[in-house]
Formats: sequence, C-alpha cells, structure tokens
Amino acid sequence: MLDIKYISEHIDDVRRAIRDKRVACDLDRLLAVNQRRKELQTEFDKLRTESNDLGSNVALYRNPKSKWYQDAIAKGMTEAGIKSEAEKTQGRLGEIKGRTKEVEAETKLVLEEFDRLMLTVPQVPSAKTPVGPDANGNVEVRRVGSPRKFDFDVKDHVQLGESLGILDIPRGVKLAGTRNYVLRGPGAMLHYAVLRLAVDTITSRGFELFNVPILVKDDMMRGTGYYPGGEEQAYRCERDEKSLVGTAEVPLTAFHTDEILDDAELPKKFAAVSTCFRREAGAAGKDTAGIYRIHFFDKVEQVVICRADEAESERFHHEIIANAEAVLQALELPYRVMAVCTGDMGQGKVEMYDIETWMPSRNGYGETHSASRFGEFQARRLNLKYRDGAKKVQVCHTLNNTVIASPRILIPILELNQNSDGSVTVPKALRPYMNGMERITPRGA
RNA sequence: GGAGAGGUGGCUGAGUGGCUUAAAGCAACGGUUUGCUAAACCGUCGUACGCCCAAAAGGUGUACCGGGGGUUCGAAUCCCCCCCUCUCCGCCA
Repeated sequence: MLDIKYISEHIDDVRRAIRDKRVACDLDRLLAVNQRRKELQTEFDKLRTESNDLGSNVALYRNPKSKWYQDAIAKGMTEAGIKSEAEKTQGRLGEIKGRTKEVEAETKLVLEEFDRLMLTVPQVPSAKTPVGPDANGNVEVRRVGSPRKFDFDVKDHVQLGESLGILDIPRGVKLAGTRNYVLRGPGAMLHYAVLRLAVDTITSRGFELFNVPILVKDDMMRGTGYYPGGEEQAYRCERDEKSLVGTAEVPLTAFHTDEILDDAELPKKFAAVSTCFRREAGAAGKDTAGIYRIHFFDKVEQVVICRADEAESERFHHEIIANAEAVLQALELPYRVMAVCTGDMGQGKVEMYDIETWMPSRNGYGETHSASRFGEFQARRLNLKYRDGAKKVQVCHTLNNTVIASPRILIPILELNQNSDGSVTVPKALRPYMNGMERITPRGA
C-alpha cells in the first residue's frame, strides 16, 4: 500500500505502474473518493468543534453554583433567561447531532470504499525492473555453473525416488489427494539435511532463527499482501478467520505489526523454517508430474525489515540473494538469476529476482527461489513503523527471499547426482546432516 | 469447554456522566549543576487524519482509554455484543 498523499502527488507514476503491472485499479475513482473523504472529515470536525463548545456551556447553564452562572446573574440575567438560553443551545445541539449522524453514515461508506480501493494500488516498480507482459519478459541477470552432461540414460526424480524407495507419490495421494507425496528413509533425511544446511547458512550470516505460527489471522495475510486476491491459493479456515500460510514470510514480516520500532534496532534480519501450504487453484494440469508443484512443502525463509531508504533496501536485496546463492553453491547446483518483469512481479513488489535451478527432467531451469523487495507496501498495510534519527515516525521497508524450499530442490539434487547404476551420490555439503551417508542406493540392494 | 477476575499512554497505575486539556510515578530524551559517574532540579515526552504555511519547522481542529453498537446535550465512566489476558476446574501432546 502506498501513502494516499504520495499517490495524489505521483499520479503519473502510479498510472504507469497500473499499466505495466497489468493490475485492476480504478485510480480516478480512488482520487474522487479521497476528495470526498477529506470533505466529510472537515465537516465532521467543524460539527464536533461546535458541539464540544456548546456542550460544555450546557453544564454551566444547568449549574446555578457555577462561576459562569453567578456572573450571569450578577450581570442582570434572569434564571428564566438562562433557561431559555439553555434550551436554545440544546436545540442547536440537536440539529448538529442530526447532521453529524448523516455525515458519519456517509463517512462509513466512503471509508469502506477508500480502504478497498487503496488495497488495489500497486507499488511503483524500480527503474531497474524490465517492462514486460508476463514471465516471457523476465531477463536473465547471470548464470552460475553449467548443466551436467550425462553419458547414460537419465532418470527423473520420480523414477529415482521410486526405485530408491525414498519417494512415494501414490501413497501421498492416497493419504491426502493429488499433489501430495511421502518422503521416507534417506529421502526424508535428504529433505531435512537440505533444510538444516540452509538454517546453518542463514543463521551464520546474522539472521535470527524463529519458529512461528503458520495458521495466522487473515489480517496478517492482508498485511503481507496475499489478501485480497490470493484467497483461492490459501487454505483458509473460515470459521476461525485464519489461514494456513504459504510461506513463513507472513508471520515473520508481520511479527512487529502495529509497532513503532527504534531506529537503532533496525535492520531486523529474521529467518524461519516452516511448512508451507498452497492450494494451487487454477494450476490444474500444470506441472502435474513429480514433486515440483505440490500442496505442502517445507521452506527456510529470510525476511529483512529495514529503514525507509531505497539504497539500504537495495543493499539488503543483494544480500538475501547472495545468501540463497551460497546455499545453491554449497549444493553444487547450476542456477541462473532472473530479473522479474513488471507483468510477472505482483502488485506489491518494487523489485524482484527469481533464482532458477537446472532440472534435467524439465530440460530447463525451474524456479526455486524468489527474492522480493516491497518498499513500504507490506509495512504500511501492517502498520509497521520506526522512529528515525530525527524522532520522526516512518514506515519500514520489507524484503524477503527463499533460503531453500524442499522437496522442490530435491528434484535437481536427485537428478543431477544420479549414477548409471541408479544410485544417487549425496552432495558433500549434506553428508554431515545424513550421518555421513555418501550414496543413496535402492532399498535392500 | 465451564466458573470467576480483568483489559487506561513505552511500563506501573489513578480515574463511577461535565475544570480530564487522562492525575501521579517510572523509563526515555534535552538542559542546569558537576573533575567523571551518580544524584538533584528544570523542561520535553503518544498515534492518526484534516486545515493553515511554497516546503520544513511550527500552529490549529478532530478522533482514539481492547473492538463494535447503544443511552445522553455530553461517555474512559452507564447498557448490549464480540475479542483477548489472568486464576481455578475439565480435557490434552
């Protein structure tokens, strides 16, 4: 969410953002509603000022012991005169009350519409962001490592997982329906090894580790920008007005909601590992094979809450991307970094980079990380602020990025480390987390 | 889930219909004093929105005492609904 004052003063920028991001936002209506909102407040304030003034007089008229009353009598006013003055005042107060109720009723409607429209205004993309219609407009920034060339017939992760007895998709479906799976034995160990490597990496880089609620109030989904709009993608528990999060970004970013932080305690660097739930509504038929697009997974997420400073925010953006790359490099996986274009980046984002890791079964790069810079979009919705050096209250900036998400990352790990005999070599970086296991071989073999 | 007690500023805590402009204290910040620290004293000390000002500084108005309704000329205060916290009981990893 942007500041309404900023919006009114940067109409062209906002209009361009609406166009480039292809979001539905009636800016003209918002500006008109805002104008009406101001008029109503001005009238309401005037009514209340008069009402407050006259109201305190009534107390005096009615209290013969008050100084005002005795002064009035001394000046020659009669009790009857004061009484009639009191009645006159109450008559005026009745008129004010009637009009105030009308103004309040309209204000309620206007504010509802104002709030609803404000939630649709997109953040203005950074100058570095490529303009484009959809994922096809994303631009490759750099490429690290190169895809492995095989001299035998490669298996995909589903074949490998089944033959090694570490991934059981049919039973996952039996338990929980499509897009579910079961990891077992060395498969589950590999999954937790990846998460632990990621946790160790991110905490060694100065991020504080959290364990957070993953069923959160809808307010937090709104505050982080997932609602309105993303309700269909989340498992929502209607009777409790709570939702299962699709990422720990939500509770981490919202951790300080409704707080004013001290300048000195920023930046906040948070990380958490959590299970993530996604309905994948509207994705029917897309990425149905294997464990690429699934209803639940575990993810280590990193979040930064920093000052309202563009340069500082950019610096942290680079930092959280570097953190993710460090994990991929430790896992010896080839990847590329993509600058996400305006049409693919989402309403709230100022700048966004995806990291895509090479996946032999897709014969291409698949998205494994997403690093977003939100400016004040989330912080303003969350009422997340800080007091700057001059003691002025400012809205924070927020950013986040994946550290690692598994089992999606197991796709390249399994496929790229497979051997001609069907076994999979465990990446060196993961062995300490797998009781020293160097190779996953078929069950019983 | 049942019963009871509560929710007031960063914190503690007064406040049962109108001199409340939310007391007082603590913490914090600025200053005076001081060889330094401490203490003492003085001052400042909420958020949001509107308006004034070219802007900043500042000024001014309104709202806000868990949330939402109601009574009243007037509500932190009275009434209703909801939420949350604490204590006890029940259930439970």
